[in-house]
Amino acid sequence: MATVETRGEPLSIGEVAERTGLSVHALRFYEREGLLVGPVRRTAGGRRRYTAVDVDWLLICVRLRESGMPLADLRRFAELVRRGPGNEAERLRLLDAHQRRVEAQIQALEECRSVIAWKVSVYTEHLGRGEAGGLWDPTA
Amino acid sequence: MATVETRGEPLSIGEVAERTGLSVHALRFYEREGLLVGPVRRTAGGRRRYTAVDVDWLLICVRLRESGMPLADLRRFAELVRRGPGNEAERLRLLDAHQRRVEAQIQALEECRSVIAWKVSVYTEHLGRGEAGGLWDPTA
DNA sequence: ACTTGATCTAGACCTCGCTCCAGTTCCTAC
DNA sequence: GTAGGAACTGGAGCGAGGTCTAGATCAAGT
Repeated sequence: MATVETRGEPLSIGEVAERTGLSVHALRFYEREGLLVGPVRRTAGGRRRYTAVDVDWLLICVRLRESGMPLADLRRFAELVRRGPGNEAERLRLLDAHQRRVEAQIQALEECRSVIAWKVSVYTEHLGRGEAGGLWDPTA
Repeated sequence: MATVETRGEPLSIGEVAERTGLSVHALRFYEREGLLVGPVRRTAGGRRRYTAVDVDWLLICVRLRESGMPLADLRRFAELVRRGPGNEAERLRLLDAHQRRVEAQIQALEECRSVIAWKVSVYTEHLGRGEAGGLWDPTA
C-alpha cells in the first residue's frame, strides 16, 4: 500500500499527526485505547517513533473512523490483527458489516441531498420570481 | 409536500414520534431548543397536538440532522422561518452551504468505501486461497 | 371507581470522541 | 549552559445530542 512516503525513517508523533490528519492528542489517545496494532517504539528518551507500518494502519483507522466506525469496533479489529493469523474470517466479517453500513449511509445521504436540493430549488425559484411573497411558508 | 397522511387531525407526540422516527424525548427536546417553527398547540389538558405542518417541518429537520446539520444551524434556520418572509436569501444560503457539505460528505464516504472494499477484497482473496498464510499482516 | 398507559415538567445524567492542562523531560541550536 | 520547542504522563474537561428519572396528570376502557 505504502500510502505515505516515509523512506524507512521512523517518524515523530508530530510528523505522524501531519500525515494522518489526527492530532497529537488523538494519536496518544488512540494508543491508550488500544487502537494500534503493535506497541509504538520509543527512543531512549521515551519519545514515540512511528514506522511506515504504523502510519499505514493509522491511515486505515482514519478511513474507518471517517466512515463512522465506532472506536470500540476499531479496537476489536486491532485486537484481531494483534492476535495474528487465524482470525481472518472474523476480520472480514467486521469489515464487511462496516462496508454495508457505509453503503447504507451513502444512500441515506443521497436521499437527504435530494430533499435538500428540492428545498433549495424552491427558494431559488421563489427568489428568482423577485420576492413574489406567498411561498407556502411554515415548512418552506 | 404532504409527506405524511394526517387527514387534518392533529397528532399526539407519540404518533409524531412514530412518523418521524424521533423519540418522544427528542421531540420535547427539539421544542425546548427552539427547533420548531411555531409553538405546538396543546389540548385543554396540556398535551401537545401536532399539525401536518409541524410534522412536515420535523421531517425536514430529520433529513437535515441525518445529513449532519448541527442543531445550532437548524435552530438558526427555524428562527429565520419563524421571522417570516423577507429573509429567504439567507435561508437559501444556509441550505445551499449545507448541500455542499453533504456532497463533500458523500464523496468522502465513497473514498472510504473504496478503501474498505479494497481491504475486504484482500481478505476475501486470502481466505479463498484456503488460509495460505503470509498475508502481509500488520496493516491487513 | 379503578387500572393502564400515554404525557407532562424540570433537570440530572450519559456516551462518544476527543481536547486540554499541569508539571516534567528531552533535544536541538545558539 | 541555556533557551525554546516538542513530547511525555495522567487525568480532568468539554460539546453535541440526546436519554432518562421522578413524580404528577390526563384520558380511555371495563
